[in-house]
Amino acid sequence: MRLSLHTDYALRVLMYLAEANRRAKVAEIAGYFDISRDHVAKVTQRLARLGYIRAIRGAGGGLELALDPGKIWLGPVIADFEGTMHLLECVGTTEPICCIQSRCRLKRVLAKAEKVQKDYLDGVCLSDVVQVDRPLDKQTR
Amino acid sequence: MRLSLHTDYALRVLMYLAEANRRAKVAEIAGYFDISRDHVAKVTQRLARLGYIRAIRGAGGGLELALDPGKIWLGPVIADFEGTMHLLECVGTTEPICCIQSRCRLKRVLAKAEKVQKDYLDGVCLSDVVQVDRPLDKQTR
DNA sequence: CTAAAGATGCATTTGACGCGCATCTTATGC
DNA sequence: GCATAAGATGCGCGTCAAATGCATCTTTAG
Repeated sequence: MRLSLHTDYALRVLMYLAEANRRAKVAEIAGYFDISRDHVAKVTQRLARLGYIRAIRGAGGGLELALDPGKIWLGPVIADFEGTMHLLECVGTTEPICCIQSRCRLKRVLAKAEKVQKDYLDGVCLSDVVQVDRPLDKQTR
Repeated sequence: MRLSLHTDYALRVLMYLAEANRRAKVAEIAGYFDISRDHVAKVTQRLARLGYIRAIRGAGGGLELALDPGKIWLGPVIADFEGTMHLLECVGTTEPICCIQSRCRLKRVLAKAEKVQKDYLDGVCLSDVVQVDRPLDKQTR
């Protein structure tokens, strides 16, 4: 039930860019959170391909949000990075997974459980989780 | 975001016992679902220790529900088997995980996302997912 | 042309999960 | 009370995805 590190990093990158409100380099973000540069680079590639951020190559390049923070909803971002959110394999497929599938009510219940969570996250946007009034400052642990 | 096989098996064992409405052996349940006997055995141990089922040793022994199907709620069962349901490590700890933790609003949002799902599952009981009118019959895939 | 910066692929490591085996313990019934 | 049925428990291995770091390629500003 844990989100992957990629999803974690994706959210952090978006939050960083939203609060910074300027172009930022991969190395800068990785350094800020003290996490692997390579990892962040891969996450940002994906964020760029998904259209959440713009990645500008070359000298003076960097990353910036491609959308307004009020238009980036957490639900889709998490879904993009998590792939399937299905609690069990049988949810979201009509393939026969287990022998009671055709009459199993659990499937419907789990599908609903997924939905209530997703619906909530679909209603939260990036500007809801960043504090625009307070810029990001590095804190010592 | 996938539940572990143990959780899957735990739910299936409970559903089987609820529908069968009689004492059943580990081998019988494993055979029914066509899954590993050893695995089911470990899950049933845990279910027994948690008080959901009774495990009777010796000849003529087997497994039976320790509670009424209307008193077994899916939320706690899943939580018991999943350990933590936290979407990110930072949710549910005050330990400093990431450098923005103390001011991070994401944590609260994720905690809420977990809660809405758990609240839903806490309101579904075993008798909601079994079809008492229709006994379990082995189906060919 | 050079340096800055992101893009991409590869190889390795790690750890959780799935799975089966072997053995122990408990209870029934002849 | 012995044989047998059944669950309990621990050990170890195989597998797979996630995490990680390294090396190299591509793009762009100046």
